[in-house]
Amino acid sequence: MEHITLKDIAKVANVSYATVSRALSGSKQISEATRQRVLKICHEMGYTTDYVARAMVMRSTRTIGLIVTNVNNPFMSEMANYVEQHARAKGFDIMLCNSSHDLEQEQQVFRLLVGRRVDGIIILPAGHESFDLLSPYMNRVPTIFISGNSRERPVNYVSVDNYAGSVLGTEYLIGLGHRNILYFGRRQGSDTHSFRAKGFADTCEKHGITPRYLDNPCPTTSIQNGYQLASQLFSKKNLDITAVFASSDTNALGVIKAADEAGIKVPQQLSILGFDNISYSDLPKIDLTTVEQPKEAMAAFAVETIVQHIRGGEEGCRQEVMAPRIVIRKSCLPIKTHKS
Amino acid sequence: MEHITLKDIAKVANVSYATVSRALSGSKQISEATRQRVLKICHEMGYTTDYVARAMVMRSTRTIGLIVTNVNNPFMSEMANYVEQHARAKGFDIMLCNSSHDLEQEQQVFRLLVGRRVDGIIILPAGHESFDLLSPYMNRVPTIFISGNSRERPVNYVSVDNYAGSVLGTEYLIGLGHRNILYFGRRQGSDTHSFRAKGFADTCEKHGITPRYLDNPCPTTSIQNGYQLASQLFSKKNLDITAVFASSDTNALGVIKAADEAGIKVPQQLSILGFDNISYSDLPKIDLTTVEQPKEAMAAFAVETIVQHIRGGEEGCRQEVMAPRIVIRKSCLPIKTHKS
DNA sequence: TGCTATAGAGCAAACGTTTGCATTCCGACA
DNA sequence: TGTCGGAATGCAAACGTTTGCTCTATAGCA
Repeated sequence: MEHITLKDIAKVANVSYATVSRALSGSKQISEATRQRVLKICHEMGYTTDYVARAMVMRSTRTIGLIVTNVNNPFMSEMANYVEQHARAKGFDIMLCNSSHDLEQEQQVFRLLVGRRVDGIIILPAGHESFDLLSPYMNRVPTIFISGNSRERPVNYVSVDNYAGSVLGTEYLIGLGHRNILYFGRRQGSDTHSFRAKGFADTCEKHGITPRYLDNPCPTTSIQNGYQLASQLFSKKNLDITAVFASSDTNALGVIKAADEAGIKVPQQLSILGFDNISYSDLPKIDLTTVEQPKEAMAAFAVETIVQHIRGGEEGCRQEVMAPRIVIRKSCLPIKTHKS
Repeated sequence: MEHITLKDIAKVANVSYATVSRALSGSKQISEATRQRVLKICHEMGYTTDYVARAMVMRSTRTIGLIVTNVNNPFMSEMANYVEQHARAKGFDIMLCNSSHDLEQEQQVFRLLVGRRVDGIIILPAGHESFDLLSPYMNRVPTIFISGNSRERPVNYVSVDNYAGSVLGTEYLIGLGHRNILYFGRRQGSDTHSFRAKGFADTCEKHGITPRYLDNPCPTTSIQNGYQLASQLFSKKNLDITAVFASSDTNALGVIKAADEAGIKVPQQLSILGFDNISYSDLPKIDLTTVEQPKEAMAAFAVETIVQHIRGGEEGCRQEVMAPRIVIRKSCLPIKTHKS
């Protein structure tokens, strides 16, 4: 368990440890003969650079902190995966933290990452209060919010265009002939969801349709709460809606489950449209039509932004709102083919 | 972006920086009055401990490296989640790396983690060669393999009992009346899968049934390759099997997809049993009956093992093989209710 | 031969902590 | 009053690097 250090190598090679360091770093001020000799010894003795010590003097850890609400959530794990790949490609490691949807814990891990001297932090915030709670620490380290609600705030930011996505989805449903559409899982207090709800409302009104909503009282969105909400909904008699636009894919999955149990056939009797395009949605028998977030592009942008800041340029904030697209699978049908 | 150090605090408080350090660390050898005064100043100036510097002198980073093949894989992300939770509860952070199923990259990130002086490494190996390739570095840092194929090797190890799991699953299917069972996705070169296949074979023979196999030539298992394999299978005439025991849940999902397309009703015409119990399996309309791996217990054991080693005790290897259980959902039916 | 430029190597500071040891101060006790 | 003990604090080394500066040869040139 003993670590070989530069000094150990230096002793064997009979040079100063500065020379060893230079041999390793590819410095010009060392003869090729010495370099080869030193490198050989390093290899033989199994030397590995101590990045902790290097970080001390270089004042950089080559590490990016990633805070997600919960890796065990398809959207998050996909984002984590993309972030990891892009960061590694640029020579950065990822330190992963869960906030568990808890603002307190989020703050705690943020401070922790600052203390660990990560070079930057990418965060998928736990709530819309995240920015205010975190901002006292944000001047310590380049930070970017993904998919949060921080637009119009002085902070690096990347997100899908939630409003445009909702318009896209609603237009699609209306194009299919639906007029009785329920926006499922509207949430107060989340800008993301406000944008989505507004896109729906505006599009309905544009087509002379009265928008209808089912509110989600929970602060987070999950299959579970989608299921509960939908079960209540389906227990009512004379349900006259022909399509559901769920505010998230997880909610949509909950709706599918409840519909299944209530004997409502999807999509024959009820069309369901989701938002996010999580990997679950592509599963057989699920085949959820949904509005997609460009996850990889968002991850790439986030990493890129952090790297730019580290390089020292980039004084202002980078804010980017990305275009969504709709991915059509099998959970929505034209109204004519519905049978009630 | 300037960091406040102990020295800055010391200057303001008009004490030596050793005193500040002691105030922070809760040392006994400092007066309560001074401690309070120093702590107040630390708070006012927004001091945060530099863990990099501390790691240098303490020779511990309080970080555990976690290597998975790919976070964006339900089994892996669930494991990552549990590992993160348990590690954090014990005061350790997680540094996450993907090996991307690549032995070369796995080796690379392992060395990287060693260089970063993580206190331990938890690895879900990329292949059965992983142990041999990694062992030269493993004396540098406590390491534990999860779910690999390293039993009987001198290494910390935790896994589900794959053989017992297969027996469990096969008995269940036979108990349902099935006699024409196909073991789907057998793979050579993976001990995990050898154990699973053997459990199936032994149980079949015990009941006087001839085991049947469909081999998977791919080194990794996915929905995609399950789908391709199953499509070929279902294109044949007179399919006489009534149940499929898939070697993994992802493969099972591929089978479901192919069955769907071939017009074979699951479970009415064909029962499907999986292995792993990934989160996808619980989805509506999927409802896959499957043999579960005790993921949280495995994660907890792994973290516990690392912590024990760090504490200095624990010289030998800890090896644990955990009991599987079957979770019954809706993808398997008794043979009598099948209609062909 | 003498001078200078330059390549190659070493010295030592710095990064921000923790901690063993030395020092100071003060009160208590003989 | 002198000595001792202990509490509170300071000093400085150590952790393993990187790198600016210094020093020493050696080669090139006149």
